[in-house]
Amino acid sequence: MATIKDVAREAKVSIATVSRVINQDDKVRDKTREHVLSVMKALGYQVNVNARALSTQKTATLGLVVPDISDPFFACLAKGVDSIARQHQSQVLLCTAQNSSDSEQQAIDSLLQRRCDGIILYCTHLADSALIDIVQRYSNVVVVARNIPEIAENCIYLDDELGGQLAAEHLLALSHSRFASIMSELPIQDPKLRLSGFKTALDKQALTLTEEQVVYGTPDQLGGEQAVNSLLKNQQTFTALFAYNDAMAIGAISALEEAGFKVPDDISVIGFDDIYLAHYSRPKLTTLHYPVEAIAKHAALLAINKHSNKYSQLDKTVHSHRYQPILVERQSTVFAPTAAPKQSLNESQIERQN
Amino acid sequence: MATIKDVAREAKVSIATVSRVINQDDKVRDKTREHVLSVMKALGYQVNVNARALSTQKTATLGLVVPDISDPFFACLAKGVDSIARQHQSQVLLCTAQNSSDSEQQAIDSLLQRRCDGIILYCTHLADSALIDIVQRYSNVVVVARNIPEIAENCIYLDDELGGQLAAEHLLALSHSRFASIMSELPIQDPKLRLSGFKTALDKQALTLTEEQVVYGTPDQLGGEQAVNSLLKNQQTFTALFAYNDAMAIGAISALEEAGFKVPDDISVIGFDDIYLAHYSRPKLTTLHYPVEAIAKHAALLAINKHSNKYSQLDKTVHSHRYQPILVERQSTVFAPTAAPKQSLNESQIERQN
DNA sequence: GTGAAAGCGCTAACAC
DNA sequence: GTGTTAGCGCTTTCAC
Repeated sequence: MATIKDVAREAKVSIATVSRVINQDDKVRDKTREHVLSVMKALGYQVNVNARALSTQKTATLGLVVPDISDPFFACLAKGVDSIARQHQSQVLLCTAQNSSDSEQQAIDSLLQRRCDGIILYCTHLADSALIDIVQRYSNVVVVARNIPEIAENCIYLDDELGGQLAAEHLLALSHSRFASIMSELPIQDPKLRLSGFKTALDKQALTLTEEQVVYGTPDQLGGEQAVNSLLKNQQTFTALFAYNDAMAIGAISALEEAGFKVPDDISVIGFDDIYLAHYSRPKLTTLHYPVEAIAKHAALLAINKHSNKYSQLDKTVHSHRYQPILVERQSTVFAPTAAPKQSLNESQIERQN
Repeated sequence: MATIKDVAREAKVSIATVSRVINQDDKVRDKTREHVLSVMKALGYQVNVNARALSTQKTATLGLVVPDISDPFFACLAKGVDSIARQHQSQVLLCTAQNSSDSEQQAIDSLLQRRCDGIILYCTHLADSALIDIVQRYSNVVVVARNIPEIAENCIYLDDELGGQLAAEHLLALSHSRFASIMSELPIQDPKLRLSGFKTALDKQALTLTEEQVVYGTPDQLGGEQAVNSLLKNQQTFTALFAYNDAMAIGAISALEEAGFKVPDDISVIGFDDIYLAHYSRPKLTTLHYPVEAIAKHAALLAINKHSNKYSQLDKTVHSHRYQPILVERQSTVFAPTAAPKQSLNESQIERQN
């Protein structure tokens, strides 16, 4: 591929002049510029941004680590980061990290090695301590979906506990009293927080969720199916199911129907995330909306700002680093089969106005 | 961030030695290596791969252009490319191109400017001529989902016409005789080919699809809903609907049910792509499987090989550049309401054995 | 306006 | 085994 030298030689000017043309420097005579431009076109010249990065120390690249890009939730995250990237004439460097802290660390390293202007991390395995280490060394790294006090400035996350609470309150308002839950087995806080929020709300009504009523699985459709089957095998009876995320919820519904239960008539199911699919699965999924695209954008902006040392405003005033989930009522949750519908309907309507 | 110089100074060796340690060159005394390694660790040194790329002329990067990464079809494509990238110790540079040939050209330029080892393109707007231009200049560019004779070596695509044909044959076997179709409005060949394949098969049975029975829309759920509504508004009556892709099919089903039709009892719907969602939407979607991940992997490999001038084997023998769609029967298509089920059932069973 | 030259961080001859 | 040095393609002073 043609280089700046080739262009300079062909145009009979110095490389400095070519560089000025490339960078729209105005102190180049119009005629010279046009000539250089035409040579560039003829040669199919494309500036080498890696070389440029070397001398400017800016790569116009945003690094992103996610477990799996084909998961709609992460695809949505990527979309948010991408939109900020384009706003800043940058590109997204995508790194998927298998299922281990090693692969996550590797992905992060490779992003650091590319000198991304900013790095956004969604890690499901890496320990807090490792993340603290990284962020303290490289301040342009932003951690999504984890709340680590030591690096609070670089964390953007959802209030998972609140999510669990809202889920429980919704089901309680529908008069449910026998619950079960299927949670992600991943070693991060999300499932624990969602569950603890759920239990807290149950507690207030003197209801409980025993260990046997919670089953863990992979946070995808298959995991949801398997978890439900294990729940059924253990003869758990319940009228309401709280799933870690929509994927598991959808898998769960599939397994429940397979087992002869009607959703939501026999069993109500509530998900988490509100991925696009939640709208188009049947029954439409009641779930907790996770503003993932907004979070992604915020994270990307934060990373860029950290890189150029513009802290202050954006970070602290525009939006807190903690986001809140919102209950989205659709069709997968209804009154508990044994409850008196009429009376409870009013309660539910009151609930909705909150 | 620390550079190779910093490490050399701190370790009291030359940068050449440090470079050797980085690149696992064996002619470094063990003691020296260990010392250098420890200094690197202490400094949190990360090699600058942009600088390396400058001197080696390899970036270990695969560029990918898609319209929208949050679309499951493209997310799947990205996954395929990513898996090949990791196999080659590379990363994926993701570029989303809005909805214009300008933005696509821009995306491609930015990838060229980063000197990606290979570039995979899924363009929905760029003209053939522009792609021919690009590929002829930069041979490591591979075009997915388009069949352009002038650059056949760099194109990997699906046999869309066959897909349309298979769809029609399936519906014909179910005794349908009144059809409609909703297609993508995008200026590429796919919709035209799928439609022409569909019509060809109809022709053989002396059946037709008039212009009024085909409506165009955006290739997503919303487009599917709108297209169906426009079909209904124009008083088209049909018992079978052929959708450009699964997203449109799912939107269509939503709109049909809204309008009081039962799918598949009143109207059968067949999609295209077989995205993950097809399994989990209700009714489960009958569709044509698009081996997008396989195509993505093939394209990525091809791009890498072109870059290192290893043509030959892989490209021509492992797999043809044309892939075939496969009919996946699920629950969104059944016998035409007016047909005699018993008799036709046998025909269908015969059909399935093909 | 334009050019010469130093330097960004690294690799790869080549010398010792 | 280890060090010196010339480049890779670009930007950016500093002269003129």
